[in-house]
Amino acid sequence: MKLSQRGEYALRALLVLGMNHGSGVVRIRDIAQQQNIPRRFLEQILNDLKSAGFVLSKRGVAGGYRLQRGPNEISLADIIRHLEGPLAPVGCVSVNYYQRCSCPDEAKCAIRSVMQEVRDAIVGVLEGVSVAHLCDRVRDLQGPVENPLDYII
Amino acid sequence: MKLSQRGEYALRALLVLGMNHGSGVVRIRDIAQQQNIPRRFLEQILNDLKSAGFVLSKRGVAGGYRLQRGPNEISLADIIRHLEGPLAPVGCVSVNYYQRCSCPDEAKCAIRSVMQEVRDAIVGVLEGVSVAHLCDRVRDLQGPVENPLDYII
DNA sequence: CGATACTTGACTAAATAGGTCGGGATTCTA
DNA sequence: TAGAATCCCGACCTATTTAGTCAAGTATCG
Repeated sequence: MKLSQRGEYALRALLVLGMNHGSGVVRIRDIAQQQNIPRRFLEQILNDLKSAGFVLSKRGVAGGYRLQRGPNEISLADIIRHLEGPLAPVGCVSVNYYQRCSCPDEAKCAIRSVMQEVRDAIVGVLEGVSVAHLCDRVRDLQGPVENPLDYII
Repeated sequence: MKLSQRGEYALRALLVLGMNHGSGVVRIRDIAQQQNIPRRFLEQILNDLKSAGFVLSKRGVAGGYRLQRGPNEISLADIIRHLEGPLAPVGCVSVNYYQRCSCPDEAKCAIRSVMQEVRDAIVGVLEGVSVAHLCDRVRDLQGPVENPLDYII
């Protein structure tokens, strides 16, 4: 699992929305400025997150984005799977994106058995962390702040 | 960490060499045929592994490749780091290929702290497995066989 | 010498990454 | 009800990476 720039931007954006959950929508422009993400690119990313069901949007003058589900219902594993595809290092140990490899017998493949462990290790961490957990970590790492937009993400 | 085709081929080739360690050199052609790897491509890969110090070559009629160090001295982490670069999902948590990211304060970055855990999980597995371990797994998964080249890898 | 292997560097086609851009569709508000 | 603000959508672009291929050269053995 390698996180692309796009993926990192998406996580940062979702974290901003998580920090602002319950207080209406946040504009693309604000997220882009605060997080130093190219605005047009972020539009594309948020659009993608929308059609994937992670966020909702509101159009028009007071428009913007917010999380669709509660921050505690979205795990990093879900997000990254959608953005980057398989979490597993090779297709033949991926549960959600399984792809047969060229070795003659998977059941007896030693490399596969190691990669299986790697996959489980990765998934173990990412399944266990939700957007809400991320928000907690932000608040832990930084002192409390008057405006949610002031948190450094 | 995502394993490319090239990386997978390399691991398979090294595993073959591991299984034949101590019994002279193995020809590219044999590895390629047995493992169903394009021969020309494998040449390139083994050459790379050679300049990286993982294998030695012998030219001429009875030529071929063998491991340079003992199979127990080569960890999968070393190999994959050489082939694919960082094991970490993002540069800012990589020990061997560190790269600063665009967030304002790494020490307070919540995403980074999660990625740190992911990295540690991956490295934990891969540092602990050597080529010798892989060979053991092969022998465990399959019964003993008369010719080392007969093992299915 | 000549067959057999490895060596080296250049080359290519296709996919992915990281964006940019123009214009359309909604919604608020004055 | 016009117009400004905001999201929406698809097309486009460039650079890099991936997965190979190929030709010609060099060493080694018998």
